[in-house]
Amino acid sequence: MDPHTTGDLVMALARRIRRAHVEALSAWHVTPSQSRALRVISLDEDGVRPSVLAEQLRIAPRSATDVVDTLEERGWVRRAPDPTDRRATTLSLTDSGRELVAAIDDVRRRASEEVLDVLSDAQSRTLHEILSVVVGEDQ
Amino acid sequence: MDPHTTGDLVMALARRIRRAHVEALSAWHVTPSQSRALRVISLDEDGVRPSVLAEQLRIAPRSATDVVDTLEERGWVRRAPDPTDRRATTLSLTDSGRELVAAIDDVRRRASEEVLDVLSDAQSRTLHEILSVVVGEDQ
DNA sequence: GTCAGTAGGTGAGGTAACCTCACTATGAGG
DNA sequence: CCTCATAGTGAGGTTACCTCACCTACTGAC
Repeated sequence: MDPHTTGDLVMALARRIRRAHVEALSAWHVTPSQSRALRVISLDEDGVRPSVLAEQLRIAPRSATDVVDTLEERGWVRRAPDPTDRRATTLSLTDSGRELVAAIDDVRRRASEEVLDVLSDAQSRTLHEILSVVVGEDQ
Repeated sequence: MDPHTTGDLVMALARRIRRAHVEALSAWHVTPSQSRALRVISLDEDGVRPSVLAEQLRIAPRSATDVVDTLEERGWVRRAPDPTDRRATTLSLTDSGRELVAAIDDVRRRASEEVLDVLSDAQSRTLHEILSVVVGEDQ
């Protein structure tokens, strides 16, 4: 009676969450891919190399340049020369970028919660637990 | 200790499954968006209108034309005039398209299972159950 | 030291999968 | 039969990626 595999269900749920996120983020005019990049850059206060950003986002190094270009244009990210390697650049958030990341985080959290709201507390905990097992230790 | 919300975990798992699917499908040279379209078309043996396809895929009607173009080029889908409405077109799978859909279905199922393999049977069942609740009745 | 090879970043140009707008042909209701 | 709506598509644009070629700067072997 249930034609859906567990994989199907995960994907369906993910689509729903993504939709909720996109809708919630539309007010800030941030695309999902930009918000992913901002999140990566926000994780390391000491500055992130574009190449590392590319790796984290699983995109080609060249593509990271473009991502950073638009993030910089919008005033959320700053490029600075790496003092230890004159070829390299370090990326860090501006104040405005930090504010945005905080806001995004909050909004995303709320949007996810809304989608998962139909679950009881016990179900919620169980789901979280099981997902943690599948997703494993790598972030 | 756990910086990830349940929403984060769902998205992470979905990414992993998607990656497994894409990898598994690469042998057939089908993109995910093409396989989604094929699946929709396969659901109705009597033929699907491009406009319905667009709706199901949540893309603009105009974009469905392009999707169908490539599907037809590859020999998986056939356009035929709708006998009941001379403006309209009906889409149906060719034999080759039907084979492909069957193969895709199988491969996707296996790929998902592989990702979810770390779970015990009980956990698997519980996960499926809870996800069914969240995803709800609409397919 | 210097020279070969490698790593960091970017310019140029391409693609896939979307979009909107404008248009034609057909259908349906007053 | 005349107006308005609907089905599909041509033209042209956008976004987020890609590869290839290139320059600059570091690094290790000699």
